[in-house]
Amino acid sequence: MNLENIINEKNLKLTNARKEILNILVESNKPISYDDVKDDISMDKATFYRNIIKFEENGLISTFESNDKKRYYELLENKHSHFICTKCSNIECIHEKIDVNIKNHKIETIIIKGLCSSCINES
Amino acid sequence: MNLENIINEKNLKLTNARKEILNILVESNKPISYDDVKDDISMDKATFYRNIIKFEENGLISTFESNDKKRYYELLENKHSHFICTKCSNIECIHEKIDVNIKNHKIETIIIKGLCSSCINES
DNA sequence: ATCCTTTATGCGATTTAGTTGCGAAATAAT
DNA sequence: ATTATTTCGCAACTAAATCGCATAAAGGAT
Repeated sequence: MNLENIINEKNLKLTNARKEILNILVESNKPISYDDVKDDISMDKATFYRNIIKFEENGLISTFESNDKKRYYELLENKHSHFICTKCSNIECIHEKIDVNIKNHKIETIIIKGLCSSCINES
Repeated sequence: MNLENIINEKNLKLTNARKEILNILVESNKPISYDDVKDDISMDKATFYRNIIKFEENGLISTFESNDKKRYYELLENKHSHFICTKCSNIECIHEKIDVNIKNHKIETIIIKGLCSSCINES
């Protein structure tokens, strides 16, 4: 399943901007924010955000807000949870399955906040 | 354990602004944002936010970011998790205990995102 | 290949939650 | 009451994200 197929399936046009963003998302093993990639992309920020919205609408990516006030994006393939450190704002992917028992709710993502191992040791 | 004792224990001065905010937090059975309460409080927003920061520093409240770009605040007594609907942005408190097995991390709060029961039925 | 309709892009202006600087006011200890 | 310290209100500011609009590019039709 390459990027062109993904894009075509969603009836989106394959533009350079979209190739760039998707390549970054594929390469990254972590959620990324606009700030993380702004120096590596050639498009305007409006284009970046508009494409992110398109990707989200089409179920290509998942997004969440961190406590550094930024939104983070990642490909939706192999879903997992995230740990956000409330002190250093670092984000870790949690691949362990977390059981939650809430009826009549569709769970999309789980975010755990707290202190990461580095920040525990410092305090 | 009334508000005055809480405040005094933390070496904070008991001002009208702080009484107002704490009263709202005690009365509310849900996390609140500044936007939720701005019409019910008499203080300036800078005062509200500064006091929220003080409360957080002193461990009186916990805070998290929702997907409506706002921060939400609630008293830290009886800790629990939250469900945020990614469609209607409604927040529910989850009192069920959620087991997560991550070593060397201090878990402060768990946020589950997805579709609430109303939004599932509409789609 | 060229035309044409649709969709995407770049730029600048705008929005909005939250923050900051500073002088004035309130708090509580002396 | 006087004083040192903390807090408050106001206005200006910050920064992530969004919007309007004219131009450009994509990709199907001819």
